[in-house]
Amino acid sequence: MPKLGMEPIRRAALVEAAIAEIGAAGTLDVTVSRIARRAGVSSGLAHHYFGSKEQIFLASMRHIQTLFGRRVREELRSADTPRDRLNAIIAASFDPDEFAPEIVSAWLIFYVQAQNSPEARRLLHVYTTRLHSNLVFNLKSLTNDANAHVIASALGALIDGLYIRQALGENRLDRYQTMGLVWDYLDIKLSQGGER
Amino acid sequence: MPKLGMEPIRRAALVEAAIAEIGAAGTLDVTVSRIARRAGVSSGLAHHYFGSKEQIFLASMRHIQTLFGRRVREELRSADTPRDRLNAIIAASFDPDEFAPEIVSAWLIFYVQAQNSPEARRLLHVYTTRLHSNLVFNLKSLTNDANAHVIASALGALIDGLYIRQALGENRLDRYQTMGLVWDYLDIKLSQGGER
Amino acid sequence: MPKLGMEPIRRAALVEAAIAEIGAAGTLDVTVSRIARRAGVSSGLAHHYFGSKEQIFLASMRHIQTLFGRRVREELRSADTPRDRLNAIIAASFDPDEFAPEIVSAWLIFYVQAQNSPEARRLLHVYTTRLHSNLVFNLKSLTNDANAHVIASALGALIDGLYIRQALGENRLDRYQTMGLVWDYLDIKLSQGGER
Amino acid sequence: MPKLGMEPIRRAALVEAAIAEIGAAGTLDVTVSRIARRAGVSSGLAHHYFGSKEQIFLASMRHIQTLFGRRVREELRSADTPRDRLNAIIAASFDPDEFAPEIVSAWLIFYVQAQNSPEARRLLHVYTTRLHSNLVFNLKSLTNDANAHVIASALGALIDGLYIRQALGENRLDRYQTMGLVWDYLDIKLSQGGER
DNA sequence: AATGAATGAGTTTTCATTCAT
DNA sequence: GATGAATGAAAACTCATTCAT
Repeated sequence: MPKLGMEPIRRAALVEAAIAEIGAAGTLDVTVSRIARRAGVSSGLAHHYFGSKEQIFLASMRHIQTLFGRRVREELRSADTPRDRLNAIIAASFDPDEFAPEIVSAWLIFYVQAQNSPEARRLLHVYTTRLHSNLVFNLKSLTNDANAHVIASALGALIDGLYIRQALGENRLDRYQTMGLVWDYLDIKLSQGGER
Repeated sequence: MPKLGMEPIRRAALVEAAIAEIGAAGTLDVTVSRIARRAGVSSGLAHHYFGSKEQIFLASMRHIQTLFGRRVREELRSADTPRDRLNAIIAASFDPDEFAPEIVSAWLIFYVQAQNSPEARRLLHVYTTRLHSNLVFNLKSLTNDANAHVIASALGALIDGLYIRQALGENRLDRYQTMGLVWDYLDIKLSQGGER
Repeated sequence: MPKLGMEPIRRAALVEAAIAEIGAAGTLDVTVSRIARRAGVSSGLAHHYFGSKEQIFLASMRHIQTLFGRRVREELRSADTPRDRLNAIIAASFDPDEFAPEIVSAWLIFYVQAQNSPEARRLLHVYTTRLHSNLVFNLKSLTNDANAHVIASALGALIDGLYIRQALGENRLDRYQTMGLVWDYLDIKLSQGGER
Repeated sequence: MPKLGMEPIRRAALVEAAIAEIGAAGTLDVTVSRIARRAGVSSGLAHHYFGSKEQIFLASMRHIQTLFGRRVREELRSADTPRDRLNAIIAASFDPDEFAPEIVSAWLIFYVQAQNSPEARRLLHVYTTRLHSNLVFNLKSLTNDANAHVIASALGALIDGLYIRQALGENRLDRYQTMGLVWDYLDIKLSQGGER
């Protein structure tokens, strides 16, 4: 059965299987064998391509980041004004797809991993930095630079906080009310002045 | 030399040891033996008292919640007006002690556990509910009821989001700026009207 | 079945089992499980007591060294003059027990291990140093110091070389002829002068 | 781009790579993949040519013997008298090249393998026999036959013993002192009589 | 009450070997 | 001739849990 050029196919299959297994378990405590079986390959092959369990997880995290980045770009495509773009970025974070159990699990585990794994931390840093830049870039058309940074920081934290609560069923608001909360905060801070 | 009445002492020692080990590891992946050794007892005794590893962890989580509740009550003791009390509740979440590595680990793991363990979820729910009630109770003196709930929801999410970012070094602001952000949000929302 | 004070008993049983298994295989390629089974315990216990396979081997080597040291001391007990003692030391190295297959295997593997394992090298060094000191001490009554060291070096190498050839069936001489060869060398070098 | 007549080239490359890897590891515990990679071919090809890992090792051992035989012949080329030839044979064993790590490893592993592998034993036997014959042949011009055999046996063992000690850093003498020791032994035994 | 001896299932990881291409 | 994809068995090591003492 061995064919040429299988590596990228196998890697992708293993990453997807890892995300699915982690999501199903809600934990990093899944065996490489299970992941490999779900991907339809032997555990040996998983190690052959990734070297270790940790690397499979990091690849999975990278994949999830990539999916999120793609989602943001898609939302941005139909946004024309800076304000529209800010709303689009916010909407991407609350897209129903982002609340699929395996994505939620991945994000929560991500946070735990970020404490120790430098690579996970780096990935987390990429995520927060990108979100921040995206927000700041658009805010700068609407308010002064210092203000833009503070607002972006607050928005980032608010989004993360609401996401986690929503994901764990601890949010009293529905999806639209939740996004409304963020938009409302944005409205207020922008109307407060700090003109360019 | 087993003595009578040792049970509560042993249990407390084991819980504290578990929290310390989890904090040191940044994971739930700590062995019962290590916990027991740190508590100065045998692993057999740990099982004798708790029955299983899982139970040790749940007891640890309960303990951490208790500590947090105590901290909130302490902060509240020196607050007289509703607004002071709101500030006190916020301050409790950003107390430097809350950022001790083992506390940070505990919270992050909490979120992961809450996905599957009903007991962990219940504890998390107790935390969010208590925080919400605390906030709502004091907000109700300052704005109408519906408003109070929305503001409390936003505050809760904002606090959690800022906490995680701060804990993982992804917060661009220092402790005072961070609390300032929350107070500022509170000021705005309260000044917006919705009088009682 | 667990009893107190089993540790030394288990350790000894595991060391003996390791020597037997290594001897039977003629290689270090024996599994911990096999060793443990022969010792009548679980593989987990072997790791519990020794930490790693390597440590089991090192303990085995130490044991073999100890046995050899004991043999030398026994031979020495019935020797009165320096020359008798030199003969006794030589005889110990060619004792039939030293040619048991598992002892031969252990020594040969020892040499291989000594290339990389600092601990094995140290053990080997202890063996050569002790043999050298033993020889030098007795030679010093019969010749001058510098001579004693050179003769001891030659004797050590000759003993080792003859041992290996004998052990591998590449020695054309029988046991007594072999020892005679060494004694003869000693006779010549001592008769050559270099008086004290 | 497979070319014709590559087989001997590949085989030689694999044997040399195997010796290098074994030397680097100090063990037979090297993977076929590593050997193949060092030889610049795939692991599949290594199996294609040799059939199994064991066969690669045996070919490597044969190669090392060949190299040693060549070295002896080279040393002998510039020797004219029997005594010169004896010295040349001794010198070959203590040639600095013989102490290259991979050669030392090979010899030590050889001894271990000789216990079980008939092929390794045969090779070892060829080595000792050849050395013995070489020595005896030249000794016969200088002493009687029986004497020649005994001296050759002693010399062989002395050389091996000194080689191992030198290789493992357990020799107190430098290279010239070491060879001097052997020459000295030869001098004495030849001067003792046993004339032809 | 408390210990530590003991197990054995489970997990990661490695690797020789095979085989389609 | 040559590759690299793929397997699967095997091994070291870990650890929660049990239990005699």
